[in-house]
This record gives sequence, C-alpha cells and structure tokens, in this order.
Amino acid sequence: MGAGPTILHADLDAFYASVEQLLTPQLRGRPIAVGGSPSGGVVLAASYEAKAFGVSGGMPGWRAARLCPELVFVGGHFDRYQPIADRVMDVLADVTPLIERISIDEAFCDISGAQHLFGDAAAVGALIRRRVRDEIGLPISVGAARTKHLAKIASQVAKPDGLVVVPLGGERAFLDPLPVDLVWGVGPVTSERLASRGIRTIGDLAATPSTVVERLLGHAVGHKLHAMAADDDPRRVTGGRRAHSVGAQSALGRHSPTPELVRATLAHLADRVSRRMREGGRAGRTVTVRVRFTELRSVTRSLTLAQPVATTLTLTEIAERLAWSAIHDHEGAEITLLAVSVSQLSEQRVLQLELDLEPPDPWRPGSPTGAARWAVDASMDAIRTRFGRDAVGYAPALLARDRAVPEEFRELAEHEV
DNA sequence: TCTGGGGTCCTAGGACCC
DNA sequence: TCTGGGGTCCTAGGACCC
Repeated sequence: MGAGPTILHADLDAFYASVEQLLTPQLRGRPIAVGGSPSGGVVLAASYEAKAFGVSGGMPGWRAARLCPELVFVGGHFDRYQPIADRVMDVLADVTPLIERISIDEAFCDISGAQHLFGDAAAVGALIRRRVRDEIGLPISVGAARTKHLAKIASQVAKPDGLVVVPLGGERAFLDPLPVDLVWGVGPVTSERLASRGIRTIGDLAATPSTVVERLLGHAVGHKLHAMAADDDPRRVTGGRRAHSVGAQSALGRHSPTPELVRATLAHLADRVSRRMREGGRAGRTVTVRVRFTELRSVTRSLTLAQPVATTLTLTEIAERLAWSAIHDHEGAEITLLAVSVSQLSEQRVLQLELDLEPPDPWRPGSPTGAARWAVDASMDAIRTRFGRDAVGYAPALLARDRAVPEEFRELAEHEV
C-alpha cells in the first residue's frame, strides 16, 4: 500500500457509438457514425470499426461516407446517453468519493484512500472495467499514474478497451517515446510548430529548454506544455467548478444576413442562454457575438456592461447591435453561423426575486422597463417549468430545421451553469 | 461535397489610472 | 515642455478540448 500510483483516468470508448451498438445489437462490430448522413451534416461520434477507416467526430458526413463505404449512419438516442453515463460515474463513486468528472464520458479518480479496500491501481482499474462491462455493457479504458496528466495519457494509450498503469518511477520511460500530440493542449497547430524544431516526442519536448519552448509557443502555453512533458503536474483531483461562460450557437447554411433572419436567430439564442443563466441563478456582464461568414471566416464583437444581464430581451438587443457591427464590417458577405455567449458571470439569485430592481436598459428608452423584462422572463420560466421547455418561446431559427442537431444533443453538451 | 455545439485559456494592443 | 513604469480592464482573435 502506498507504493503505487493513485490517480486514475477512466474514459468510455467512443461513447455515443458504443451506446448505439449496445442498444442495437445488429450494429455491433460494424463501422457506424452517430449523426450526419452521406449527403451532409457532421459525424458526432464514430465507432472504433469506423475509426479504422479514418472516420472521426466532427467530420462532414459525405467525407466519412467516402472514407468508409459500408459506414452505417444512425440518428442517435440522445436522451439515453446522459443516464447511461451517470450510471458509469456511479460505479466510480462506489470506489472513491474523490471524483472529478471532466465531461459526460470521462473522469479522474483519486484512489489513495480506497486501496485498502480494493487493492492497488491495477486492481481498481480492472474492477471498474469489469463492472462497467458487466453491469452497463460498455467498454471503458483506464489509465493510472502519479499525476492527472499522466493518467490521462495512459488511458489514451490504453484505448480501446484497455488498462495501462504507469508504475512509480517509470514515468520517463513511459512518456519519452510517445508522440507529443498526446500532451493535453497540443493540437495540430502546436504539433506542427514543435515539429518545425524537430520536437516530435514527449521526450524531445522535455529535453528542450523551457525558454526555447516558451519562445516558440508563447509564455503560458510553452511553460505549461514543457512542465507536462517534464512530468511536473501538481494538479489535484477536485470537485466540479462552475462554468465561466454560457453560450449557444446555430449554424444556418449560407444566407444573406437579412434583419428577419438575424433577429429571429439571435432571439432564439439569447433565449436559450438567458434561460440557462436564470436557471443557474447567474447573470453576466460581457456579451460576445460571433458571426461566421463563408469559408469559415469568424468575427467576434463583444461588449462589457456595468451591470450583469440575464433577461432575454436585453440580451437579444445587445446581441443584435454586436452582430450588425460585425456584418457591416463585411458588406455583402453571406453568413453561415451566429453565436451568442455571456461571460463574467456572477451570482444573481436576489435579482430573480426582486423584480423592482432595474437591470440595465441601455437602449430604447421606450421599451419595457427592466422590471417588466424580468417579469416576462419569470412567467416564461414558470410556464416552462410546468409544461416543458417547448411550451412557450421564441421561434427557433428559420430555414435551419434540417441542418440543426437535435435539441437533446445540445442539452447533452451544456455544462452546469 | 464544403464543416455541430458546448466550453476553456491565452495573447496582443489600447485605454486608462496612479 | 516632456516623460517612467506598473497595473487593470476591455476587445478581438486564436488554439484547443469533448
């Protein structure tokens, strides 16, 4: 006891696709894509059989179909994923209370207090994998190591459906030969930049002076990556933190930015965002709008207010101003996406009750007062609580119905506000 | 045939204050 | 008449992750 690594990273394999194969036995062993179609949309998740052909999440459907002609596209049971993932987390909770869930399908565990009950990291990892397989029916990979970063790399190496334990003292031997892309925070751009200096493995990165890496990648990124490669990762397993921002976006296809389209889309997005803020008892001071034009050119405009906002109407008006500022700077261009997000969040429980407090109403002096806006939102929230989210509301974006991902998928991706 | 939706963190430049 | 240096906040853009 006390002689082995105590941080585990547990990560469900190709989670959405595995659930589909669990629910529909005919799909087992076959290359499948959740979401998208051979003619459009994007693949949200791919089974390991599909990944073998190069299919991956985020890939346009037509490209996936070309890479893998026998690929089966399935619509996805988005309402099933969250409860199933929660059951997996319950298995982890049976082992240790020290769990840090970092997304729907992965979590860190600190098992330092659990080893006298369940054995060392290898035993605990095997136990978790067996229980998730037997009781839920899903493959899960587990990495165990001295630090979170190392445990996460170990679980990636273990995939699919494996267990990798990095013994204490064996960290360098494990890390050095691995490609630098496995370091958390190294994506295509950083990887390419490092390769231009001949840095291809984690060992290469660790052996490069920190100052050189920082000059190459910027101070913060360089410092962090070098520390990780050098196996210097002091992070503890912690409980959840609250979101720092709340946002929503909608892909539109290609359209001229007509006032009607912009207004309807932003009202819908502002409604989603502000409703979630109110549910979480929060409001935010900084409003950011992103407009994506054709060829994926994205432009953002933001505004920081003196007072936090959380009403749908106020947020809609601010978002409209910001969006038009961006659109006017790109005269004649077509737009393909609009996004609204609010940051600089603060606790706002009192304002929800005290409707006579005046939230900011910077424009349109003749429009409803702050109190009236809060009252409108409060009634809408109450109706939704009683009769469901769709009972009342702003029309979803025009024209985008068939491109849009299901509502259940959006909810899955939402973080706790 | 042409790319979803939810987030986090960092950088650089400018405004402003002391 | 010209000028230091540090700190904070805001805005826009970008890399990255799931």
